[in-house]
Amino acid sequence: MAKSALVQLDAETKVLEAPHDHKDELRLWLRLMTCNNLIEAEIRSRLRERFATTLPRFDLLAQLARAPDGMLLGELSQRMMVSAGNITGLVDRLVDSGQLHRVPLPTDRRAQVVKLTPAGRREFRKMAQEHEKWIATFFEGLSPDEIEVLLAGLSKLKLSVRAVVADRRPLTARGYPRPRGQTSVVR
Amino acid sequence: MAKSALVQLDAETKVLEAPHDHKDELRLWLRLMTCNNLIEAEIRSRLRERFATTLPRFDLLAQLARAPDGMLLGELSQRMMVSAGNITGLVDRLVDSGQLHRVPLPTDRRAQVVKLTPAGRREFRKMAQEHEKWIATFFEGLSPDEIEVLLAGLSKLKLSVRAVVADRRPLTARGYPRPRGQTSVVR
DNA sequence: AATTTTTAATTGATACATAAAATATCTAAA
DNA sequence: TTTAGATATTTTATGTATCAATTAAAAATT
Repeated sequence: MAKSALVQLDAETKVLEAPHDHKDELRLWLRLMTCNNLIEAEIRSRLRERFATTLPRFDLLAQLARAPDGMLLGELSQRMMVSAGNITGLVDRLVDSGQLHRVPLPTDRRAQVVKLTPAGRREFRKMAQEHEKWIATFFEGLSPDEIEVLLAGLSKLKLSVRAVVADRRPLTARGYPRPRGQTSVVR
Repeated sequence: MAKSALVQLDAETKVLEAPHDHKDELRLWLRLMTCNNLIEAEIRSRLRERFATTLPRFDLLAQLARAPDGMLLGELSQRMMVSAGNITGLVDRLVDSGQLHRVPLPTDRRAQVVKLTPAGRREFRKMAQEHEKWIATFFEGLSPDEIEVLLAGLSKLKLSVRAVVADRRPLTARGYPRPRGQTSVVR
């Protein structure tokens, strides 16, 4: 057997049978997770120390801050990528602490809209301002170019993951793929 | 005033007084988080469906799989970046389900080592093999080059974040910066 | 040797997260 | 108009997470 043929065969074998060991992908996933966890842990810690609040509470307020007319619990569930049952409890606690209030919908007695109270809006604005500065410092070791590159790469990754997930879990007629429990992976 | 001068002034003003609004950093953080959450949610879902287990359990087994002589609960806590109290419960459940066993340390009666049982090791090997394939598919939309670029960028980000965090929370004499509760941010 | 400090792990209270089941309501078709 | 199904939320059960407090043992001081 000629060498070129052998090489050819090897190349094909490689692609077909041992497509590579996926070690880089695994490393990339671990690194992504580490970065995420590092930043998230620090944000949680600062939210706690500075504002005596938590990340899920902050995230929920952030969603509502962009929705002057309020949001349905179901919308919150989708946007935040958490289950509906979780939202119920979170909203309960935020109502207790005076940052939110529930508004019944006259058109649909199953549903209800949640809105920020004036206090809630005021408090969120303060937190968001500091939060944005924190984020900036976390990235201060990267140049604007490097940030661009990461943005682009993660954008592509997002599409890649979504394609794989959607493939396994096809959309329903109305566009919500959830198997149960209402959690959507939209963002 | 000539137009060119005006443009020039604007550019300088931008650089000098409004160093930038940090919006790109914020977008990058959101995107990073989204990618992380998408992948993580899918892994959780598959671990549940295929192996009736959870991500924290899988992670703990993964740590132990690399430590043939077992690990202290405290080490697990640091490596996994979770609190000591959390590890206690997680280990309890894994012992109940027969994947782990606790081994008292003759040299230190406060501490104990946890090890995989043969069954635990066997089960983990199976899961890890599939897990690695899942990860590979999530990244299949990226070329090897793009993966390299992301790997490098996230590496730099990790350093950047660590620098900021360490700065705010300087190491103690013995090397553990934790304020309380034992959680370390080592990885 | 007695005391203090540090360390390792556990416990208890609370918050968040899921999936699954229950409840209530709305919509559309028989 | 009843009824079948879809939808919105809540409830329930369980697992995972934190922090703060506690126990027990070890190490360091005095």
